Amino acid sequence: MTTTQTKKQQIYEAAARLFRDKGYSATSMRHLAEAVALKASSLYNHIGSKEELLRDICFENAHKYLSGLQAIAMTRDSNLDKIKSLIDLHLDMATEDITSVTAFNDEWRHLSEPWLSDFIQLRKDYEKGFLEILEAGMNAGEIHRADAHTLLYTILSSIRWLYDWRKPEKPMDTERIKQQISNFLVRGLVN
Amino acid sequence: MTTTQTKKQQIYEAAARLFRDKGYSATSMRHLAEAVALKASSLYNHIGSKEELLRDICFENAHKYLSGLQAIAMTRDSNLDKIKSLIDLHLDMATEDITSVTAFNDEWRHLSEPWLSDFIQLRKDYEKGFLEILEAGMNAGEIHRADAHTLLYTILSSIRWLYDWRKPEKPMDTERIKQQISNFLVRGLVN
DNA sequence: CCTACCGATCGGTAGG
DNA sequence: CCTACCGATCGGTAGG
Repeated sequence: MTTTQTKKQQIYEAAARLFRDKGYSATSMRHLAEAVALKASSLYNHIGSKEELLRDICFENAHKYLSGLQAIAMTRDSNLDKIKSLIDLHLDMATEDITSVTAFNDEWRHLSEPWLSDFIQLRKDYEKGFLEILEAGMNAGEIHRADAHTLLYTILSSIRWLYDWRKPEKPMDTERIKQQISNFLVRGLVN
Repeated sequence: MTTTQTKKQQIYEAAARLFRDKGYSATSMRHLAEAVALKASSLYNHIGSKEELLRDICFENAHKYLSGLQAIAMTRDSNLDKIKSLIDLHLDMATEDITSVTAFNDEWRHLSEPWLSDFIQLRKDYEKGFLEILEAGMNAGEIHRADAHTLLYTILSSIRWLYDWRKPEKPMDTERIKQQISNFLVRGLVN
């Protein structure tokens, strides 16, 4: 039982890494099996299908981002502080969860219906919440007035390189780099 | 003769679009053939292989970025103005060339050796030139002091969303959005 | 530019 | 968890 659990987790982690490094389509079940010291057919004792792996990874990350957003939105912080918290959320996700950036930004495209539509809806919900905070910040004069969509996508994209840069052997630098990215973006936003 | 030229161009443009939308691995030669109203085998009268398509697209873009960088580096502009020009280069490439962003950032991973190493070298050359300008700008007090690699990757990534956002039916907005992205990034950089 | 076809590999199943 | 195997699809070639 614990062995099964562990093996399933191993498969998910190996899949996450392969999807990130090679992309979903270029990752084969035989390659994934090799990564966890199994034959391809044995994977199906632990998982349902290749797409189920992608699906679980995409929706887990989507819900993490959404619950993070909701927690930030309901605080009594200033809009600028909320935006700082959202930037930190993305920086933390990018450095802590190996899959969050590519799953949320790219690989979800390979989902099939009806999950594709479900995921796009979750992503739109997330963007809507983020946009509302950006617009409230502009109306309050806390941040520079600009097209909120442009700011949103620029912020989200700007963090996308972190996932494949991060050197595991230099964990000490991670906090400094996150701080510098945050400073850069916040300086660009404030009025 | 002109027909052959045109068909080859059609194939490259369709391939570029498919690689961008679905990724290199998920794009099949049969699907590409369908996009240009041909059978898969007929593609090979115009092109050498699937990887040749990717290779040409990747290296053409790499050389465009490098020659753009070299032209900017040899001007007598301030370092900040050079950085602004580099940002404009990326914004122009993202909105004018359908493939530049994904090829330069993602799909090159699917190249095989020796071209993979060649491409990585070109990319490193580009990064080196960009980094030198960023560091000169810091030393001259023109831009805020920070880790130059962090600034570089954040700038490059921040433009990555433009390629799949751009609505062809709203070309008028493109210039305004490019301007706003540039302003956002420059405000984050200046001292 | 097509039909016909190649060997390789794909995701996944049967059966033990 | 494995061996053996399935039909489908892959990139690409032969031959006309």
